[in-house]
Amino acid sequence: MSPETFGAPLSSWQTGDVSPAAAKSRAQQRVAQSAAIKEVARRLIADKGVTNLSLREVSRELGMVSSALYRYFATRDELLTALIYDAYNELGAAVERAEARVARGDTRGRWRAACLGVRRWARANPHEYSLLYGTPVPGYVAPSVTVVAATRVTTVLARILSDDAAQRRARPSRAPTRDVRDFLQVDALAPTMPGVEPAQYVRALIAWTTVFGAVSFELFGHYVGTVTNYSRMFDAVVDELADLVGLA
Amino acid sequence: MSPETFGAPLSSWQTGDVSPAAAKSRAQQRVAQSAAIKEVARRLIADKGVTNLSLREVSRELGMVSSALYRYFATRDELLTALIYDAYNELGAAVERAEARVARGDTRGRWRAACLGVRRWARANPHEYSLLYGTPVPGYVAPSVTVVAATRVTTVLARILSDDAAQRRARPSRAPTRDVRDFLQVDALAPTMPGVEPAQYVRALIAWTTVFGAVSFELFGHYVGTVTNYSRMFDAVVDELADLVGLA
DNA sequence: TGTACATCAGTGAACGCGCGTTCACTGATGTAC
DNA sequence: TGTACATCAGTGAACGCGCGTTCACTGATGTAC
Repeated sequence: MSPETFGAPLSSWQTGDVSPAAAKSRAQQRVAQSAAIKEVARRLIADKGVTNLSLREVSRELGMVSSALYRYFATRDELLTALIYDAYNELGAAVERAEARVARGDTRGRWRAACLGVRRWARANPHEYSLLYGTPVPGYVAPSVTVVAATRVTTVLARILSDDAAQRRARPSRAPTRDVRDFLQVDALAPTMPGVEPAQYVRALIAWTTVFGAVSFELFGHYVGTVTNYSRMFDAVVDELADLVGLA
Repeated sequence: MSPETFGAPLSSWQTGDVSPAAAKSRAQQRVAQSAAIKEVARRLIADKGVTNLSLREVSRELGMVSSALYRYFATRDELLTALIYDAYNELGAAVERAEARVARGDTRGRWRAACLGVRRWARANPHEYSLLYGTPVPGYVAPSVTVVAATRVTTVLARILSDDAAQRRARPSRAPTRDVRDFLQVDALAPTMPGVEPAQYVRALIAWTTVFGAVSFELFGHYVGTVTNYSRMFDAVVDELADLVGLA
């Protein structure tokens, strides 16, 4: 690799790129290196969990000195934040893609696709899923930027309920009337699912919670001895939840 | 307790009693010291999470040398196992106690009490809850003894459903007929909730999953921006779940 | 276009730290006769 | 009841390790004139 034949302590191989002699600008290099760091860190997390992620190991893998990482991330927590942010967005994008494949009118199909999307991504990236939905790293406080990224999935789910309500293909069984204003942030929720009655919010919340709860239980081993076929079980749960929230 | 006045350099203090200048037998000392180690470890976990639990710190707190711990726990994982085992049993006992306070005929009340018991214990012991229901420690494999302890809570929940079915005070809305034998360990589940039709198992599973899912979401911060009053929200969820599984 | 200067990615050494686990030992407690 | 011996909780030193972060530096890349 990089035969550096003569004379030229040049830059074509510094780019890590295969394109011929493509020298990159500093700005580009910076972005590329930053991405490379995150990629390695992600792989290490996938291997051994967040707890065991160390900056020194990342730098070793990249063939650079550990202090060099500090040009990109001021601290371990900052790198962690970037990874969490990326992971939320990856999960969100995966779910959006899965849901988008289903015809708009088929709200139950969209619901299924979205939920299965969550589970599929989680199983493909268990440690990253844990990073998002497992025990929070002690002492780590999620900056608000990650909180926003975290809403992508819920936005998809909320829109499905909303579209279904608009189509009125079926109506949910009467939800008990409860003043959800007492305990839910109705002003924040209402715009994300127009047309859904607040009385239905509790069921929506249960559905959302169960989807992630079931994935977590599966991944963390709490269904051992209870469930024999996780895929079929998840399908059944998702279907039952669709009934609960009254999807067509 | 057991005053055995004189002559006996023996068993008066064997009772585990706080009697003055009670020299303890080796066996007792061993049990006491073992308990002291676990207690300190538990406190340290409560302070800073499992990840940061170190044998050296435990020994420091106890005023002994770190190698002394190895007389009691052969390895860090062994101590962890003991803590997990104890935590499952504490949670189980707490839930059993809460549920036992309600009149047997009031199955919905018992359901509420049990679920609230889970949440109360989790909020009082968040790091221990995480130890049980958060991200598994990477590389750590739970021995079967902890698996058994883990079933105490589910046993309580299952019995409530079973008792309710026996009383037939209400019957659940028709569950979709599904062959749950395809994906659930029916042979293991049936004995824990006699009288409940297998078709209802999926709903029972959802209820169980949601209880822990909601507690985890609350503790891990996923309801931030959605829920304003967690207690009331949990009450509503528990009630809705009671409806789902068809409790009176 | 060429030169002088500023920027900044990456280096290498160091600081100060804590960790789990092993091992040969001491001395008090328990047991067999 | 007294003595000899075995058990075993706790000691202290050591092994070998990895970690996050700082700091003064070098040398290539980019910029202003």
